[in-house]
Amino acid sequence: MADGREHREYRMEELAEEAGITVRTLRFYRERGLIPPPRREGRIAWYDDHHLARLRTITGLLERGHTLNGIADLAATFESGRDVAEVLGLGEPTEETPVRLTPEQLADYFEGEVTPENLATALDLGYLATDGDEIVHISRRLLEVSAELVREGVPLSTVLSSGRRVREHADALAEIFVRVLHAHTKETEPAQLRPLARAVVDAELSMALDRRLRREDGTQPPKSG
DNA sequence: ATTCTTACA
DNA sequence: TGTAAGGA
Repeated sequence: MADGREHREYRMEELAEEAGITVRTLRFYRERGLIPPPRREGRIAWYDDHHLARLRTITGLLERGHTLNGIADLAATFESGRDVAEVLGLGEPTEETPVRLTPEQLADYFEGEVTPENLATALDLGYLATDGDEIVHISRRLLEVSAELVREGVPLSTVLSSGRRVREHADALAEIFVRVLHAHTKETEPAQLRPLARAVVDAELSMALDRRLRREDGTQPPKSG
């Protein structure tokens, strides 16, 4: 089986062989914080499938031209964002469907733009969370849209900072709807809340875009950014 | 003896 | 990144 991941543990030499690297390189990666510490049983270091997946990720990123230091920053970023998965992860009654990705797949979505800085921002925003060695994007729609924007030439850093601004306004809008409906109903979350709010915002945003485009149409040529 | 680390090349 | 030497 090509992708059958068995639940076993590896000694240093086994792991290195599976990952296609030398034991020395394995230790090197560990010294740089690129992989988590192994489970220690006396003097024996036991590695598991997570470590193996991580090593394959590192190899893949290196082949894509990433530097070891860059990968180290990336790894550190994800370690610190680990608990974000529980805070912002699932369990919330959202309509957004999360997407599980390997780091390689994420890199493919945002070709050449997956920098440690952007990752840190995405984690901070809660767009991304980590689950083991996989990445979870909280919203397939936001993932697709942001990837499309990047393909159109918008820097990912700009997409993310714009996302942060949109998030702030969206929070403000949500507060309005919750306040209004809560003041006139007993329920904590009436069934009409989401469709109502979405309809209003969709309509208002559509008209706001019309106004904005008309304004720019008269005096200035359309510009990107 | 085996497994891993330290230190040096 | 390889390897020799040494701790546990």
